[in-house]
Amino acid sequence: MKRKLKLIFKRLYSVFGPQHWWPADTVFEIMVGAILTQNTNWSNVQKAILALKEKKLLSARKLYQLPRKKLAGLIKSAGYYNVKSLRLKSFLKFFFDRYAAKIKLMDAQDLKTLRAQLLTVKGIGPETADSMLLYALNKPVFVVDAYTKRILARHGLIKAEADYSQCQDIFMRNLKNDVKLFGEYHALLVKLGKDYCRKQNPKCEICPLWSIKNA
DNA sequence: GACCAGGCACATC
DNA sequence: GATGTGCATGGT
Repeated sequence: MKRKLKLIFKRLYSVFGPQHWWPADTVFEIMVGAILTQNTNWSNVQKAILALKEKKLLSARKLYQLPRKKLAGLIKSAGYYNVKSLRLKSFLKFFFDRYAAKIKLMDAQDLKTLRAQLLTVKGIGPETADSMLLYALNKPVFVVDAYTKRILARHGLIKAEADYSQCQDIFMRNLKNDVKLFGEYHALLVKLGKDYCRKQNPKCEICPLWSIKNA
């Protein structure tokens, strides 16, 4: 298992190189992006983020004050704009309240507690929480998404019905808990997924991992 | 035109 | 506890 996980990473990294995740200017932008990208193509998310930037609204305070309906209109391109505007609002309340109370933004806390707190926010599930922890707050947690599951399952590393934490454990128990490694690994899996492991028309036989499938 | 995308909450059985 | 459904735009 350990060997195979390392082999996969090595192969992906040598083929695709560093992915430079998460593309954003600020920690806050990463967190907003994590919510906007739920079940959504990143290019659609970028348009929404750009719209917020153009209006100079991409800050906790500005978004906190912005009426939900206006926010919904601005993030339309990211899809699910009604639910996502609600989710952003619930996250902003969490974020802004803490910030306002001068509790040093979720730092210095035990990682498990922090994750549990994020999960109490409506609209933040395991993947969104872990994306925030890893890419915005530099905590060593592995992010699992639909591609990760699909790829692990195809390589026989998990059962098809494995849940989020089972997938996550595979990585966290077998790799060094390193922020840079986890960030790059997840990004590479997404890259591989997009290019070779779509639901329809997967390109297994020309996938960079094809040759190590049974290694 | 169908299918999918860097999920999540909620209803129903 | 498992399984199904709504949410919605834009690219392939």
